[in-house]
Amino acid sequence: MDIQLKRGLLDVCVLAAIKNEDSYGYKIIKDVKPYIELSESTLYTILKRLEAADMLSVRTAEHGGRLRKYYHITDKGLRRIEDFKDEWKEMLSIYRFVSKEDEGNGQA
Amino acid sequence: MDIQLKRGLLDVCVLAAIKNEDSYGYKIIKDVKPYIELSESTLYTILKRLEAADMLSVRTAEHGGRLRKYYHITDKGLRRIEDFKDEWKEMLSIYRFVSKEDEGNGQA
DNA sequence: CGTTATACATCATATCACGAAGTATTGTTT
DNA sequence: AAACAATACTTCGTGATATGATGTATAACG
Repeated sequence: MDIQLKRGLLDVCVLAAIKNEDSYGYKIIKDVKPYIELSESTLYTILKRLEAADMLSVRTAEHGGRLRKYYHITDKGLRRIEDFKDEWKEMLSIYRFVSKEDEGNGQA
Repeated sequence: MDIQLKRGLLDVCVLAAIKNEDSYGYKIIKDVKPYIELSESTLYTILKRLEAADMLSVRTAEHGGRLRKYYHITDKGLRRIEDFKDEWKEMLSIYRFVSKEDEGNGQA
């Protein structure tokens, strides 16, 4: 997928991946990859950004002797998802505009 | 609309605006604005980029004593629109992933 | 003549995805 | 145990790009 197109989608994808239950970096990547490709460096950048924006909170927990950072979605994060649904409507109208065929001179 | 989301849409919107007939800067802005907000500086940046990418060609013509630059879509530009339609399918699946409700514990 | 609309151009700034490279621990295979 | 893969997170530099601010120039309008 076009990288510019991804820019608006990655954040909400990550939020969606932790919406139903807290998750951590490695798992988020696996859950999101079927829908959109993202690398580790990208993911962790996004997580930091979303944390700074108060859209998720972090908790460190031990698991199998190793530390994991579990991410939990906040109210603001949930609202971001709802906003995206609204934006989707705008995108739909854009899609129609872009994919509309020329119906210029009707009868050939 | 979220600025990151716009990034992937603006190029194709501009291409769509000249798809059916050649157009020029000021008119493109007016045609696209009902669907997505864009300023002059943004538009002319995009036009330059699309020209460099061979997605449109430019012709300067006089109109009412002033010069206008008319933009014409190329085959490559048309292909970009078709590619966008394919990407739309991916975006649809992403939308479903993001807006999917938790159906975790079925019967409450 | 002053103001507005038309028309195009340039620059600096901030945001962001991503590859590359690194650190560290836990299996797993040889 | 040595080697390697998988898990898990981090940092850095780079390139792409939307946008406001600013500038130039002409036509139309009052």
